[in-house]
Amino acid sequence: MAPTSEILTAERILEATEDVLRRHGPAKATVVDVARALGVSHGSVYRHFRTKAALREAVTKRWLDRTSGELSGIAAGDGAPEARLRDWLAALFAAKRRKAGGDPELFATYTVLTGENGAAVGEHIADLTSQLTRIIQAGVETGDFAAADPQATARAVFQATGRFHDPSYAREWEEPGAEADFRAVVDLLVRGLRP
Amino acid sequence: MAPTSEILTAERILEATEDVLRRHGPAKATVVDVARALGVSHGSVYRHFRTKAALREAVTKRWLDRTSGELSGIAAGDGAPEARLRDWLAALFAAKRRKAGGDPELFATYTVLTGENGAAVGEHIADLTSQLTRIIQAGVETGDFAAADPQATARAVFQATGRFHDPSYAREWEEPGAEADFRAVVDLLVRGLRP
DNA sequence: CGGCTGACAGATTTCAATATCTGTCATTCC
DNA sequence: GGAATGACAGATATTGAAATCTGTCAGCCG
Repeated sequence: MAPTSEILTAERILEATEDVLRRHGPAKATVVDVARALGVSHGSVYRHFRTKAALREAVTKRWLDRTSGELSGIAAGDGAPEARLRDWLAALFAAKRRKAGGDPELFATYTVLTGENGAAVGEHIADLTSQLTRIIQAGVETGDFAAADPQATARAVFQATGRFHDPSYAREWEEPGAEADFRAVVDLLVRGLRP
Repeated sequence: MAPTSEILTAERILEATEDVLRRHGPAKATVVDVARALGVSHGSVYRHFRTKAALREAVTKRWLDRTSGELSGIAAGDGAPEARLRDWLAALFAAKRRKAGGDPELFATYTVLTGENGAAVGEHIADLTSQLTRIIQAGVETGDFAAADPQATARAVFQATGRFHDPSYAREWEEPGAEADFRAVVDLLVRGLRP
């Protein structure tokens, strides 16, 4: 951890913070740790982020945005709306499951962070439902879907599939029936969307 | 708290335990407290329940069974299946919301208890989905519903409505849009069930 | 007897002292 | 002159000793 002589940027602080969170977990990751990892005094960190909470929120936003990004490609695709909807939901489930199963501790860390940041999570959910709205809207236009209010319907689809993307259910994503349960719910919803 | 001279039964212990939980909350409710409330020594409580965990599990089961009981009447009803399904889901949501909103502390207490008792909760969920299965089965027989595997479909309906009965979402049940969200999800599911 | 008691060992919780952290800001350094 | 520092006050977390609780059991009492 020799003092890196590069200029101290918000970006570098965020990266160091992710590292510290990975190593120490959310409860024990301090601003002092972050500063130490960067070879600067903790006062310097406060020059870029007003509070520890703001720093953690920025890290949370970054992480959530990465997930949104992975999915936006599918939402913007041009296949049949029904297939696109299924793909999008499956990709969301798969991404969450991969993160939760791949590095459970890091996932737990981010679960704590999202719990702290209602606002950032709210924006993320708004982003995802807006992607869903676009898919459903497209389906309505092609006549594949019937939905009086595509936005409300997107919300309903998102909420109905909560068990397959809400982190509080992560424990159950690796259980035997999870995949079948997911398909059953998606099938039911897709049938409900048809005219 | 004068020593009641009645015979000490499991039933009386359960009632006293509920009282103590109501008063002290789940973290501070001790077996000694329960014994004191009954005017007996804590050794006597251990005669009826092997461990503190077993005592708490029994209390949890009791509470969950009360909820199941409230709903079984609707499931066993004889109205049109679609209406029965809507009524049942609405009653489940209403019951949970009433409990969560009416006495938030007690609800939090029971939320902790259910968190401790995966097994009891599993049975409760199995009971509820079996009620749902009966409704859907009835709908299949009258031709109101199409479902290749009513049990799997019941599971899907239960899981898709999780946000409106899972205690971890209790915070959101009092928000403005909750009722509309509920209706949107139920509408989508009911449409999905139709032949 | 058969349910109940109360003393006990080990586990868990509480509490207060101690150490660390957060956030500020006058000062330093390039 | 503008970024970085480090000392500081108040808030928060850690620690270890004392208190309480859990679960057992030999003996009491009706």
